[in-house]
Amino acid sequence: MPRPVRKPPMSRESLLPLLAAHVLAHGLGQASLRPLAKAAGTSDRMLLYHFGTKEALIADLLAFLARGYASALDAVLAGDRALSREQVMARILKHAHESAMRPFMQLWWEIVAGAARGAEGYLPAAQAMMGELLCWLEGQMPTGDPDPKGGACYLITLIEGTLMLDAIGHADTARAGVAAGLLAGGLPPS
Amino acid sequence: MPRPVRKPPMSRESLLPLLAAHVLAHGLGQASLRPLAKAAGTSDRMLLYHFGTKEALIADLLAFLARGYASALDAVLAGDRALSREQVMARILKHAHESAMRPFMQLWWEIVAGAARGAEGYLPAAQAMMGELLCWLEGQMPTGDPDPKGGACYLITLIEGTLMLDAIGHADTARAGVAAGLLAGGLPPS
DNA sequence: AGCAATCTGTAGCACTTGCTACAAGGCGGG
DNA sequence: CCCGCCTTGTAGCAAGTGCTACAGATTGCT
Repeated sequence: MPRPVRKPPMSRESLLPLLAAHVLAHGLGQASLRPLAKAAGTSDRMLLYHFGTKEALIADLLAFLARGYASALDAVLAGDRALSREQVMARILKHAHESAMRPFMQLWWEIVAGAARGAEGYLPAAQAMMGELLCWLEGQMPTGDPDPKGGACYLITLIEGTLMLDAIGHADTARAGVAAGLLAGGLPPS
Repeated sequence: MPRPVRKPPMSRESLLPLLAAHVLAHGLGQASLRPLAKAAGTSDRMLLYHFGTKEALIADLLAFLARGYASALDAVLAGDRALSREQVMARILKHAHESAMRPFMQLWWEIVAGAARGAEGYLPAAQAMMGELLCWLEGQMPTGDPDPKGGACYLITLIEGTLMLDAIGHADTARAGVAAGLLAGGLPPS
């Protein structure tokens, strides 16, 4: 006899990936309990049961996304070291522009906006993701770089500025800016 | 006799400043018709009468804010020219960090997030504001700068990266990055 | 077996959302 | 005067919001 419907024990951990997928697809601002529940195959009742509050759910979800971002960073960007700061930067930007990253980028700006407004859980998530990226960047700086830490900070500033300009349709401005900055000598001899 | 309550002819133009004030104070995402109407001293019914749709209202409001940003930029930042790129950058950042600018900064990231998601009216507003800033920056580049346009693009990228890192509590990262970038020679001899 | 603690579904509440139907006021022109 | 137009208020709708009360179901322990 066909067992009716398998019922894995539904926990926070099993719910979070499905919730994350829905949020990546539809945005954080429009996320309300019932659509989220449907995306996860449950009811709003259950979400409240497991997370207590929508606010807590969002906070948990953001933490989960931050954790996921770390591993995604490792997976996608793993590989050989770049030879110069420009190459490190080019790799990051290429990765960020991939179509698979678009939902995440859209989500990212929502997280930034939430952090700026002080919404619960947004700031820690944003800090975690940025810390992760910064750490990875520092490890990726060219061998022999005189100031890898400072260089990573410099690159991350340029990168985030570029991504923001991209997001609002000023991609050419960003490109011109990066070109001008690097040409003027913003990097040590590699 | 005390004239009861003066009734100026309430138009889009008279409404927009009040709506903008409310949005600056309470955020764009939580803005719904009835609170907006109360802030403007009317009813939701009237807002819809004058703007047609909430979506149109938001679009008009964003355009209004973009226009207002241009004049605010002129007013606050008018004055003598800076002598170096660092000084231009320092002036902008000092201005952006003033407490009076905080509501606007919080709004700004909401606009960026909306533009990234493709929400109606967000992208043009963001582009307008950024274009304004870019234009002002270009005019402010030091006399004798070999590439004022490129320099402005470079600075705006650094500035926006810095502002984002500030917004998520990575202000020190941004400072270190800018210092490392400028020290490494990211600017021509002034 | 019986009991208790842990899960889960059904209904519903009070509230807010954007928007609309309807009617009344003010106004100028004929 | 009356007619029509522009403006405004009242009331309401259908949908959606977060959340809760209550009642089953399931599970593990003794």
